[in-house]
Amino acid sequence: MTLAEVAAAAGVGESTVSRVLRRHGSYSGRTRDRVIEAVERLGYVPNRIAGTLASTASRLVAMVIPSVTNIVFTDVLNGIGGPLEERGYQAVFAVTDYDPRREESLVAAMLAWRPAAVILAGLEHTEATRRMLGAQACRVVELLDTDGPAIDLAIGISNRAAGRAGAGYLLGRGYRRIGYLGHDPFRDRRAGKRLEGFRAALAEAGRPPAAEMVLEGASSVARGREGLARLLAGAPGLDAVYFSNDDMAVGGWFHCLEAGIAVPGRLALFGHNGLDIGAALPQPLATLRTPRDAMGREAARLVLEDAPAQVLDLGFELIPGATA
Amino acid sequence: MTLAEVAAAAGVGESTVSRVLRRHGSYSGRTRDRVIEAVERLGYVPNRIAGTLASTASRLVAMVIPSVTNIVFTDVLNGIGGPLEERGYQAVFAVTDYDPRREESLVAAMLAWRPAAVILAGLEHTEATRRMLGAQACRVVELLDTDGPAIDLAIGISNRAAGRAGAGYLLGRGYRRIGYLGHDPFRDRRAGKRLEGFRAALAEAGRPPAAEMVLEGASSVARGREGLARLLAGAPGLDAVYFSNDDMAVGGWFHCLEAGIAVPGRLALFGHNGLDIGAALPQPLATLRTPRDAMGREAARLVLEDAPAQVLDLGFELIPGATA
DNA sequence: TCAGTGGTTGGCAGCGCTGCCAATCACGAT
DNA sequence: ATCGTGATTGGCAGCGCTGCCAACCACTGA
Repeated sequence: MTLAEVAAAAGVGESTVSRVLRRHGSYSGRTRDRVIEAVERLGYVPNRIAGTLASTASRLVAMVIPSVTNIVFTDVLNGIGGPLEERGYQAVFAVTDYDPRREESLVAAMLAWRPAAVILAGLEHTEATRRMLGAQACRVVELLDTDGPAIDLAIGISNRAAGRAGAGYLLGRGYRRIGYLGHDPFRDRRAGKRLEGFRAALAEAGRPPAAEMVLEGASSVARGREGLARLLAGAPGLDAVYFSNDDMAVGGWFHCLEAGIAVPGRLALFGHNGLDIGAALPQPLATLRTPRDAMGREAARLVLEDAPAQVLDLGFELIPGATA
Repeated sequence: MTLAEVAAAAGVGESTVSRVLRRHGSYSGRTRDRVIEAVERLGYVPNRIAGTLASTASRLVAMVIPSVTNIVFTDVLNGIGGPLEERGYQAVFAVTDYDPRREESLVAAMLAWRPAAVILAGLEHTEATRRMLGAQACRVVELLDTDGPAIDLAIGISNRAAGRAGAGYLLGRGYRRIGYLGHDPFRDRRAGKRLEGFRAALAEAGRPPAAEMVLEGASSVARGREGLARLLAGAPGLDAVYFSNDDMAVGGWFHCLEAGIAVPGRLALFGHNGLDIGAALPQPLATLRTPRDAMGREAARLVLEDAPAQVLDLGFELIPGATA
């Protein structure tokens, strides 16, 4: 079923059908009705592959994200999706699993679809990835981080500032033996930058981290729970722990509950992200809310508006909660 | 930058470049090296829009799912993604927000890309959606539910059987005043079917639900927590609650913790899905694990193998846990 | 009557690639 | 030297649509 067949059935030319279907150019009401009637009668579905090729203007947006099961990325996807769909754009995505080399090959695969924009997480990419992206006539959005040079558009927060803010809050509340528990800071560079900010703030206050533990693999509630048990076994005197994110922190809270550790009396807990689960805990988690949905929406907006290259820091909000 | 330019630069014909890049047909090693060299020197990225149009065989798979922030769907996405990418397929997705009419228009938009397969959640769709899908030469996969007639391929579990299994387990453990707490069973038809199975099993045992509460909107930990408080206020004598899923059940567990309700001594809790968070609770949640990752992988496999139309029930596993 | 005007309409050349087919080549066999 | 064979290669017609341009159609005003 092609445009030409619809045109023949409606007794009009191909370009007329094309104009009617795209509501573009001029045509009479009578013509429009005949075309619509033929389209519905034949069950015609336009071929956007052909349309995109002919117009050489793609309405595809490629998203290359580290994980789909991490709510942080899906919140962003969610924010991007709406505005994009409204304007007739289609999202294509691929998952890197936090591997820069996989990201590189996925970006190459994505560019083959000639997307209007490519959306990535973070500012760290392989040299080849940056080169490919730079050579294409498409917008590039780097999300979730503003600590470093961007390729084109960057929208996020300063993770170093977030780490500093967490440390500052704990210091301000009087905690003095502060530990860190996190997941892999090399694969998740944003978590790594928070750790850097956290360390720097504590060092400047003359109270460097009393203990640090970094676990391999992705963050999870289970890892946070087991990790805190091990961290405390090695450093029983801690009075506060800064976690790499809320998942880990919720796991930590579970450990305290199980081990009978009073929170925040004997141990304060601080997370990052401001997830719903943290707020739903019987003791709301002290954390830092990141505007993930807004990042997605802003990304979509800047791309659709064809805004000039820029770095947009959306900031974060400290949520005191009840655990610190 | 086009194929023709690369061909000119390498001093060979267009079809030769095409063959080399697709590793298809025959060409000499010397020719291959020259082509590869030219491709790399020029930074050529093939245009898959044109390739797909020319070959009339798309390697796009469309996924139309209710939500990206619900881990149930992203687990499935995750399972699908790997095998698909390996075979050079690309995933395109859109989010319905549990709205069948939105699903309809998104399916129409997706079909315009002439996907090799369309993947949907559940078996309930509008008449127009079914008609469109039936009229296209693409595979259709309906995921997460096997209770009803499928369009083409269906992969999932019987949600009615799951509801029955949950009820059966609670009855078997001696609970007699069993309540239900769930999210919207009409928008989430799978939750609705579990509720049906749950009710049926209890009714057959002569112990119909002692209380039922259905909350509007999506499931969440916070809703489970508040909902259980309200459910118990209206029916204080319950000795067990079956939740529409683990998120709700974890929220319920939080309420019990806060209200000092002994679990499972005074109140047993049972969820659905087998999420990590339930297993990481200090008391592992009694639940029913659904093979979401496997559903995704099987969906990809059947589509890639071009398997005949079928309904594949992957079954579930009852996790006794410690809350029931 | 005739040119001028603005709204409609159809024809057709691409968009960049693939698939088919015919041409060419290398090389051992005759 | 000639032929047959299979591997290698290039040319070119589409894939289904869009964008451009020219043609056409009332009408109007001079």
